Amino acid sequence: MLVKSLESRMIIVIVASCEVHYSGRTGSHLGEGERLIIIKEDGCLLIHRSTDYRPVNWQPGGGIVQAHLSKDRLLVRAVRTNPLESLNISISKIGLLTNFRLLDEAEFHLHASEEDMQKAIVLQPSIIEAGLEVIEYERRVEPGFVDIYGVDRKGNAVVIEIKKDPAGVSAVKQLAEYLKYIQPRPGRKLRPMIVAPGLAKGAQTLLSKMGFEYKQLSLQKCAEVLRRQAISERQQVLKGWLKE
Amino acid sequence: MLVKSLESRMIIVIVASCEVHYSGRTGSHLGEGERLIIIKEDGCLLIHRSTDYRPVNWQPGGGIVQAHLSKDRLLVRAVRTNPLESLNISISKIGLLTNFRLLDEAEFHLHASEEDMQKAIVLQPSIIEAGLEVIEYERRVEPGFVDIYGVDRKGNAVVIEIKKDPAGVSAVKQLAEYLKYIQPRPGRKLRPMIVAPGLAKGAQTLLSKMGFEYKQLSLQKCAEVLRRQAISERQQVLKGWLKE
DNA sequence: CGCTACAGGTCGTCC
DNA sequence: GGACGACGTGTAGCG
Repeated sequence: MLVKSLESRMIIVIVASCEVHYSGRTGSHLGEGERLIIIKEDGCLLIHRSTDYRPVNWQPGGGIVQAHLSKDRLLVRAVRTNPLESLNISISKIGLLTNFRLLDEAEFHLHASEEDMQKAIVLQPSIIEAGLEVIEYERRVEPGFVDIYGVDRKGNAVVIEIKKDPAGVSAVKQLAEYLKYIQPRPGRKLRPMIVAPGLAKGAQTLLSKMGFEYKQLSLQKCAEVLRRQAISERQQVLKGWLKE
Repeated sequence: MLVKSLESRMIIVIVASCEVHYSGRTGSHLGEGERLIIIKEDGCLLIHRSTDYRPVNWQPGGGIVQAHLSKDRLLVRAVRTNPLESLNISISKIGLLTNFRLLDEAEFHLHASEEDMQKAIVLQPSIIEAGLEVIEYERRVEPGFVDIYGVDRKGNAVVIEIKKDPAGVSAVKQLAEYLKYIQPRPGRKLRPMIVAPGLAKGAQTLLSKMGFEYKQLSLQKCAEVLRRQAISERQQVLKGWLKE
């Protein structure tokens, strides 16, 4: 019956006493005990204990999930390649076994990420500084990507590293890394800048030492800019409709 | 009834059509749809959709979970402080609601972590190189911790950075960072060394350029060393018993 | 497929 | 409480 559920790609929820072995990048063992086991439509598998919001063992979707009986135990095996990992559950007693489908067409939207900060700056560079122009973003340099590359009012190059959380020492170092591979045009200054909602402890000191700038920018402010943009876009659409 | 379950700190599993709002460090919205909701004994909360092994929304344990009716909808709210975040679920229709306890006393054991590699080297430094002696581990230096600090046969200082995954450029840089704050005794060499099961692409080049050494060491090998150690420890205990 | 940086990352640990 | 690094981190994006 469980096999059928697996084939039909329904969600399966099991409460059972089981033992769990994981083997792959490392390995783990969990002795006999009662757990909540969930197998979802994409073949992912979760094993939850009575506490902790994260599963004690799991397997991402995309792999193979099989179930078969062996003597008096039900064996469930979930294998994935890349990396090669296998999860083996040996179930001795099932307390609850139910399966179902979920009708769920809704969109999930997460607001205010670092990407949103970047978008906001690209849309309206003046939130950083009057006269700033964005030339490029996600610019590839040797060690990684420069978040924003722009030019200020005086023609100086501005190199921005964005952090959505208070910027720490590592952020400053990251920016310093990038700078090694960027040279301004002759006669122009290079202005390295951290943009973040705040600064962590050591960052201020290092920042000054390196001669970098810091511009405080909150996620809220960015969200506002994006909201305004969304509104004006809608207005554009409306105007388009009216013209027809 | 749900309130009772919450009070009794049982695990609650709900299949229901709901809408979800999260607000805290950032925010999210998920429109109406059917989901699997789990509330565990420690007050953590998970909302799962039909795919993906990770929850679409969640709340770690330790916070407050409340439920109450408002018109024709059941509202569930999970709040935590530090950081202040709240998760609000508005349930319109319940398909399944069940609660239970899990009897689970078993120990969970995860083998072969970076810590295990460190332990193995401390126990048996010869797996790195004959004559190596470990002086210190987790030695504090300015930017962090040196995994292993030792002395080789000739009295040279050996500084080891361990990685359980193939070491990348960042690992080499991390080691380089630490070196700035370590000086060998006069007349002695300093031998920076990466110990890892493999090397990522750019790492080899940088390694050579910096003049660092690399010693290949697999998790398996470390596990063996630790296993042997465990066995010999047990034998010590046995010997102790016999003596009594 | 490997490399890089982000994530509501989370989590332990030490200052 | 802040800072730092490890995690079976996972994941997306690009070369």
